[in-house]
Amino acid sequence: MLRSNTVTIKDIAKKLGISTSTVSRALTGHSDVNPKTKEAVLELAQQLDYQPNSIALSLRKKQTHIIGVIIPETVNRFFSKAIGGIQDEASRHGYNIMVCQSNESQQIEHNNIQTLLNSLVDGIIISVSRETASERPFQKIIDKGVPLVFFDRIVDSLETPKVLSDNYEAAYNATKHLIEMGCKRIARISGPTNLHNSRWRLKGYQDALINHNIPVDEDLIIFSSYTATNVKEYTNHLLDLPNPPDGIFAINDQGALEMMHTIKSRGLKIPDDICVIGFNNDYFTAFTEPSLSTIEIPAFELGRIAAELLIKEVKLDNPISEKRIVPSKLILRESTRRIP
Amino acid sequence: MLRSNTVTIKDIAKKLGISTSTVSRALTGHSDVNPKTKEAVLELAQQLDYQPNSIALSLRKKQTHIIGVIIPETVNRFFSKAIGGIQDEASRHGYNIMVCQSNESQQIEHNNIQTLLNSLVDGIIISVSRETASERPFQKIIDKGVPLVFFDRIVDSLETPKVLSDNYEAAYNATKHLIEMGCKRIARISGPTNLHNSRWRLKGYQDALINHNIPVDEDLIIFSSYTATNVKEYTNHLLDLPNPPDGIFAINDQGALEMMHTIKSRGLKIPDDICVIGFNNDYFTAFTEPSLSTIEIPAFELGRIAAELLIKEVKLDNPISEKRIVPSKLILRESTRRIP
DNA sequence: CACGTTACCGGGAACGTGCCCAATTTTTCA
DNA sequence: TGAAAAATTGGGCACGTTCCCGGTAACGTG
Repeated sequence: MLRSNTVTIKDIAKKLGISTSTVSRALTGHSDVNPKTKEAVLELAQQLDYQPNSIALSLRKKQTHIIGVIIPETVNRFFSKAIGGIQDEASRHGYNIMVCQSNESQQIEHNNIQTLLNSLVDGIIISVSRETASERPFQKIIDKGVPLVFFDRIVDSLETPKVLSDNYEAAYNATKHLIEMGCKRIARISGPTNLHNSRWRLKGYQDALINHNIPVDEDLIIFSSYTATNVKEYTNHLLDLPNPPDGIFAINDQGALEMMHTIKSRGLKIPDDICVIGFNNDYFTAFTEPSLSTIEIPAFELGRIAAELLIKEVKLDNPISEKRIVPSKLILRESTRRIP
Repeated sequence: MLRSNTVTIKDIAKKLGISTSTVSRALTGHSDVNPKTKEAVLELAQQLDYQPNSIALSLRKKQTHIIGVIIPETVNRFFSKAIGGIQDEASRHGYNIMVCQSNESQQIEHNNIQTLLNSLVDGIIISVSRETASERPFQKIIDKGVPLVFFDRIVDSLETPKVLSDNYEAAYNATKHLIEMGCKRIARISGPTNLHNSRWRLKGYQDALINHNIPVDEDLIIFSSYTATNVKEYTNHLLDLPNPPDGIFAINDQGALEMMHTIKSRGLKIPDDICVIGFNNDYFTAFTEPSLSTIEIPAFELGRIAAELLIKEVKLDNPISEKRIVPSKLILRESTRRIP
């Protein structure tokens, strides 16, 4: 690193024939300085394009103004939108973000935590991997006194701020909508149940059925992952059941898209023979045939709020424990539009 | 920041009754230490869970092991994939990444650069905003001796490493494919021409036409943005021409999807009446009706190579100027499949 | 004139680490 | 056995900044 002309307060002090203390005071304005010398310092600083050395500042002040972010994957549209929200809010408060991805691995996630702690980030925002079972690594963060905020994929047992969408309500309403459209046998493609999200969505689905006097049929519940490659397989499995579903609540829009493809290829009509609803409101859902009903999760907003809470905790320098639930939105389109 | 039990080399030195110099030496192994004391240090370090303070280290060594990344938007799938590649390669070499988004604004991009320089990142990887016209901010980075690598959206006039996909060839081949499918009037939706990419793609399209003795008709070239909301509008405009196109080379898959939707709603058949080809190979392209031919850009790989080149330059501590072109891939599906 | 008050400023330690230089101890070798 | 060589260690400065503390000059004020 050559970094030639990096000008420090020493240079300014020398040129002006004053001490570094005075320069520091003039620049920070934390204490009284002769207005004339102050002006001289500021002018020279501007002239030399002085930029405070953030490393030295971090060492002195013991804060880096960096927020660590750990997410499963950047390619996942939900998370990339969330990063956008985090970044937006962070930069608004003068914070930078350091992004790590766990690739859905608990081991890598653990490494990421260590890395971020070593980088002395001021706080960590995380959405856990789908493998994550132990809460020990997170406890370590808390023990070190580093603020921690979970979003979307949370560890519920820990006392930290959490930002969530209304998974239960979203799933309940989606299922209820299918019921209102006349569906009697509604299949659910569920995510892995070690994820808080998946459990509550499943519960929302089940409760909606129960409250409408429809029996919960375990045969209609498929456990999958968010990036499954066997969509066609389990779709065919469902359709081959002696008593096949007439409504499907998919794991996400990608899954729904591929399911629709398989359904149509078997000559079934959507929504007449079978209704389909997705999850995420991906861009393409408005243009599929038929267009796909789905649930919009405000990922950007989730990220934004996570950053907001984290920065609040950092500045407060005191642990807070606040759970924020961000409402989702049912987007109704042709794939569930029929006259019951 | 309470950071209670942060143990430093001083603590180790005190407990062992030796100097910090010796502890430092024992830990880094840069110089000879009595094997016995070395072992004692290492053991105590492990026992106390000593973690070197990276801030102090950065101040001392003048390198942060942080790579700054500036992209237009994280929500753009192309860029989020690229971030994945950058992060992957960086972490493999012990580097962290600091992500900023310009939101396609030149002003914000400039601020991002200033922020990253102030954070004393070891290098910067950037894909410029669509507004970017001036190369001054980038020159500033170079002048400071900070390694800089462009990817995908580059500034060609600057002497830095650059990572690109084969935009010209990709566009040429896509257009050629449409010609081979019998298209005589091929429309092109082009991106803003201040972007290097857009210019070369446009040129690839034009050259393919010329080389096949098809006149370039300016009426068939639409200038748009990558996130346009007026897709329906310009699609209708094209179809309403006295001599409408029989083939379309869309700006990207999202644009192609919406164009297909509009085309079909007018009762035209794809690919019989009009062929459509997209750009990006987004997930949904395999499941549209008809499935969409497109071009796959290895975004992850682009990011990975950008990080590789940057780290190479950082370690070399000497500017390099290497242009890497990553081949794209033509994905042929139903939207262009017809018997000429 | 002596003293207190105010305004301003400089010295120097500190943050945690690495590394140069010199000092000390141990080993080697004639 | 003594000196030279090698091995090991400590002291202290530096990185760039902030901030506490003490100092000094100017300025009243009685």
